[in-house]
Amino acid sequence: MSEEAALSTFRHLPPDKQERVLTAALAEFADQGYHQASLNRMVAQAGIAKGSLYQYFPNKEGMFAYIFQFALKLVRRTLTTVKEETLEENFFVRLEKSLLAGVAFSREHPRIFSLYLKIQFDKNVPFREEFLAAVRRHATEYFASLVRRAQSRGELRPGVPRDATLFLLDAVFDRFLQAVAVPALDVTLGLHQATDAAIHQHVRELVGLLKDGLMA
Amino acid sequence: MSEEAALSTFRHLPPDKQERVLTAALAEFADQGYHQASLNRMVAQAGIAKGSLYQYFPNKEGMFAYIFQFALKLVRRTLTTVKEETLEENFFVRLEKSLLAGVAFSREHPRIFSLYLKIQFDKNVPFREEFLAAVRRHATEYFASLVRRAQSRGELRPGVPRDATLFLLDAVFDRFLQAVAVPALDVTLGLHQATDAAIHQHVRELVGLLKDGLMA
DNA sequence: TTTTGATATGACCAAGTGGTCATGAGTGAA
DNA sequence: TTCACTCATGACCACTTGGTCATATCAAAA
Repeated sequence: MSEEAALSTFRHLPPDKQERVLTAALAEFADQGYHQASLNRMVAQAGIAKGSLYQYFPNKEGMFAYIFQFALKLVRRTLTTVKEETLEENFFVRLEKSLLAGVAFSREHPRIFSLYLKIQFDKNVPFREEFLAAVRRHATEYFASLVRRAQSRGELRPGVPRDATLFLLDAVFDRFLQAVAVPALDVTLGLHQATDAAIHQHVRELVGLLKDGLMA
Repeated sequence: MSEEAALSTFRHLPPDKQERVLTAALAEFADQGYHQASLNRMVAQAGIAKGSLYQYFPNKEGMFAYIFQFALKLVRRTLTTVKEETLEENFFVRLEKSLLAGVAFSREHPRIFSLYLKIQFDKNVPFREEFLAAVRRHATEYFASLVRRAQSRGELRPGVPRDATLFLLDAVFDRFLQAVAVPALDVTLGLHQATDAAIHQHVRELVGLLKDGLMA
């Protein structure tokens, strides 16, 4: 069966069945990573026969690609929303709100976030380059637009190196979300079990450090 | 065969054979991650029979544990060396040198670094918690000792929040090394193919930002 | 030369993998 | 009732995995 025909079959399924399959697949990929993900477990979880999976998707890769497109759409939408909603605010306030939005996203869609993390260091995942490039491009472009606007408003110290700034923001942002999601990486802040208030406080402190530096 | 007896057999092997086995195992684990690593490929690469592997190690986990201890020793030694060699320098100079030492390490031992990265987000790797905790504890303790000394010398702005500072340093450090090792994460700086001079420049800029902040 | 103990070997095993396919069920049109 | 078409099913396939074990090799001791 051709790839398009298969996907079309899937999309004509009753919505609840589509959701069962999608949920099971995302869970399996997110928990196990691409290669360890087992189609047998997936179909058991979704309550369908193995053969049915191949009525909906051309193969494991195709299934993965479908999920990954789905995830990318969500990420894009979230970034756009935050960017627009904070457009008129001060740069450092925007940073705080962006971080909090990131935390909210990773809590609302933990599977998607976990999948993203798993892909980062596994060279053998299909579409990995595409996927990572897309996510990083969106993130970088997001920060770049914040920085441009901040500079045009004089909210940044003149002469800060642009690329280093983008790198710094990206690094802090990414690592913060990782610490929220992965206890083992969360040695210093205890973010994993933190209340919202504690997280707000950490975000404020962190952005404060970025703003004023360690030696002012 | 008991675990100790097996390891003792391995250690009595001719050094070149030990090295062949160790190299092949590290390469396989680093390239493929724990689960995808194939013992069949390992023995083929090392030029030994599969049964021999089980004369040296109790099983796959045991082999992994051995390699991981070996790697941890290297990391510990490197951190200690850098700490001692820069003891008398200014805090921000120490940061620069630490970053450069990290880059040097990941270039000298790319397999070890790659293994570390792979473990970070794969929940199912044996000893993962131990391993990550050990590495993160060493790194955090390293930065903490730098910060303490800096504060006692008045090199830090009074009142900087301690935990947020440690987090910030850890985040930047880690991400910088990741960008050097993984092209897909290296959107902004182009570190992957960079000359030593370019890397030095980036390190200076980054530490400069940490020092003076984005808005001074 | 024989014996002994450590080490080497690869055919073999059960279990699990992604993927296939012949068969059957269900449904609306003719 | 028959036909045509879509979708469902699970036994089955070739292949790989981590791990085992009976057997062979070999050196040193006796």
